[in-house]
Amino acid sequence: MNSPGYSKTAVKILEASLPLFAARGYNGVAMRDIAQTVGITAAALYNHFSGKETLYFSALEYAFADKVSSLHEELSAASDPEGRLRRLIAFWIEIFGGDVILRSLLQREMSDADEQRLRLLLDRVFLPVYEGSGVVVTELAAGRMDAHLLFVAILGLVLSHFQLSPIRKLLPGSRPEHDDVERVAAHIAQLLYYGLEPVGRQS
Amino acid sequence: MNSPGYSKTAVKILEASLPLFAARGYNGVAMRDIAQTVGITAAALYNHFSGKETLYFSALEYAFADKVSSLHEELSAASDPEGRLRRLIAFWIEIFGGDVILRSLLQREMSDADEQRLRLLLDRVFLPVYEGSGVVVTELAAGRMDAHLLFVAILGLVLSHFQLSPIRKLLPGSRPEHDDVERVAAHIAQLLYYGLEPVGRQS
DNA sequence: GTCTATAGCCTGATAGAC
DNA sequence: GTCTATCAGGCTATAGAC
Repeated sequence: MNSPGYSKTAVKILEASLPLFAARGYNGVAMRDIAQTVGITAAALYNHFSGKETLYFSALEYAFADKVSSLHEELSAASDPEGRLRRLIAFWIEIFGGDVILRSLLQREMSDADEQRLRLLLDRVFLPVYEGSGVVVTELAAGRMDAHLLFVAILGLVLSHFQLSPIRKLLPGSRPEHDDVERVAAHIAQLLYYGLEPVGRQS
Repeated sequence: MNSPGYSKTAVKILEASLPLFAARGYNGVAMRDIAQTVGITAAALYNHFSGKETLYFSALEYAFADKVSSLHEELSAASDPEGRLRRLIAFWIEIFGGDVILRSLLQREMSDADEQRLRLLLDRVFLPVYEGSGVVVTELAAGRMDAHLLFVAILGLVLSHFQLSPIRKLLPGSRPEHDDVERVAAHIAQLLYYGLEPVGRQS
């Protein structure tokens, strides 16, 4: 299922380029930079990829391959709605919470992606997860809320927590445990499930 | 209070550069591009800004100036917690929902900002809003939740809705009214305030 | 304060030896 | 499949005339 015909060197190139693209963006990375990281010259890159754009697209494809296979077991392992919500949150955190590279790539693509690259992300990640979690989200929306918006809100809560972390860490009240993925998951789950309504839950 | 000593041409340069930086990023914009948009040559830019980095920083400073002045009236105009939550959401949407440029700049800065530029955003936007909404958020958190995390979650829900819109529009269930800021505000408010718990609200 | 001209560098990409 | 050498073009920034 994985990227089929890459030689060993090609894989090394892809894996070397990903942290660079994630950190500095497409325009911020030179072919020479990638070559140097691999330990070859820039000219040699063209034996494996026809140009910079192709290399970048292949790297994206490689990075986002096979990220969603575990979703089904993940979601069916819980028996109640709250448990399934927690599983869905845990799933997003597993994909985007820990992996800085994947998250940065996504963030940059949300600004820069053309139609082809958006379609790649859609097919590799978001559509499978959307379909895999459709029942759960619909159940949670329970007719009183737009399921599509809810799906995006759950994803957004997870993503934004990590993407805003440079600012978050400078705000008053920032604490080390705010980087702990388990606690973040619990916080998001509680917020989404119980909401802020004070009725019956006043301290 | 606004950027003090800019000449008319300097302001024209800043305003011309902002849409370009927002759309293509720092590395994606050439001094020639900015100059052309203004209607002068690239060399003339250096009479107003000492270099590209200075111009970019000044443009950021200019874009994010005086964005938070209306917060206090905004929040004190509501008398109940839910109303104040709605006001806070409306405030974020007012800043980041409508203004594509401001939102893109912030999104790019979250990936690329150095310490100085982060500090700029912090001082100009996030710290004032944090302090201005501190009481409201603390009241909403009501002891059962981390107020700092809640503040970030509210901001994140608004931001991510718009930032994910390229993907969102390609997902099933996308509808035109999902771009309507009023409806988005209502959705986020309902989600945050009432949560997803089915008790007593089953259809 | 703007222009033309250009320096100096970095860029993606190619040619051809090995 | 990798190297060296190189090209053509784009970049920021400067010099100097007006």
